Amino acid sequence: MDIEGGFCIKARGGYVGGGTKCGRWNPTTEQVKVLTELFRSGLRTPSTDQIQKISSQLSYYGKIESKNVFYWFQNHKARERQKRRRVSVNHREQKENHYEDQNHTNNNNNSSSIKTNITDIAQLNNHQVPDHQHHERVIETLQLFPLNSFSEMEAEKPMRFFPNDCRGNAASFSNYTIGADHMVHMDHHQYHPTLDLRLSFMS
Amino acid sequence: MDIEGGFCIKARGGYVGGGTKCGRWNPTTEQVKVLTELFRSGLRTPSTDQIQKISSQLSYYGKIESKNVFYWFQNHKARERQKRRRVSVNHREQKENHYEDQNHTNNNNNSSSIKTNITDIAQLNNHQVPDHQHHERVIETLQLFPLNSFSEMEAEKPMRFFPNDCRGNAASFSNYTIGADHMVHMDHHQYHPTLDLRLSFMS
DNA sequence: GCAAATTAATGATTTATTCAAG
DNA sequence: CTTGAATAAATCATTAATTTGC
Repeated sequence: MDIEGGFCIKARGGYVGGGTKCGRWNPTTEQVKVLTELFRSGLRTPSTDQIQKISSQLSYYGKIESKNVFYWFQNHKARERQKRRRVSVNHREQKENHYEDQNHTNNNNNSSSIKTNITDIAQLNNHQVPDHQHHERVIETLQLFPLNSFSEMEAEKPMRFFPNDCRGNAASFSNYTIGADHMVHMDHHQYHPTLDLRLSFMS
Repeated sequence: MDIEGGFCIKARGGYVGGGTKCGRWNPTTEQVKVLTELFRSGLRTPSTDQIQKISSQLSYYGKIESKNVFYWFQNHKARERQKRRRVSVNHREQKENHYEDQNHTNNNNNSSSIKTNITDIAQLNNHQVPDHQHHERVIETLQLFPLNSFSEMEAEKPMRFFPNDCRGNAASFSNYTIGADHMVHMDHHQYHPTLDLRLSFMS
């Protein structure tokens, strides 16, 4: 008996009950892994489009929705920042003006620093094109699944947690390049994606 | 069928244009009026359903989208609070649990059933800790039009948005007559510029 | 070994701050 | 200067880890 009607058997991600009980999303280890990898490769605030693609891809590993991806990045970004800030404080009591809080100032001089400050969420609907709102924001092209991110990643499967999740694993990420296509240079006028996620949660 | 992308005649901002160019929403005075009235009546955080209705109604006066309504309430709520906070601090250092506003004049005769268990957070610009865990969150039907509009204190319970669970009653909008200006009913069947409320990438 | 009780993580919401169009 | 929009910070709440008493 795998699925208890009333419980959510989870093994650090994976199956959530029998379908009726839907608590909150519980990512599978693979999902977390991929997300983390994306994060590490520089992705911070994925665009709507990116989110959808990621979500779509990750659904292979288990139940997931776009909003989960969105939230994951929000939280992860925030918590990484916070963690670092805390460490910083502990170590040397930076009491002076925290020079690091403003995000776009220095951030990481990471190699693949992605600045995509794209306003995430949705995008304007229908007909009327939002025109060239052209925000100043630097928007860099981002490859969602950089080749080097997954290549080997797929190889190692922790397996620590039993594969309760449906579809097991396997699945090579190798050929799913989410944004690898052209990632659409949004550099020019980007359409002001709009609408906040928060609105769409329901329904 | 003349959809009429939006006659955005604005008293305040002026004429926005014939429907193609739309930077940001520029509410008509009527729209603002209605929104303000709703706010004064106690509405703070309209549900999705409410938002849609409001949007739909207001579309009579001009181009508007659901998200505009959402944002309007977000901003208005925040700014009213902030405004008051500032005044409060400047004037008399209200240290009390001021659940009633000094700003507003006629709102004090609270007698209605709205239970505002919210301990008007804020007041300290500093991030105070809510302290109590207050899991209370009385789930009570949101009253759209409380008889006694308590001023600013945010009678809204942080109502959560359960995916499926509608908090039921979506109050009637039908009877909100603002001043002499009767609200045209939705019957008008405006084109309603979509509600992309439901979004884009949220499944 | 096992659950209830407790704690740690982290998913999901709300609030505050910032940005920039008009 | 006003304010719609977007983002970050803070908070809430649920689930998993972990501990504890049997």
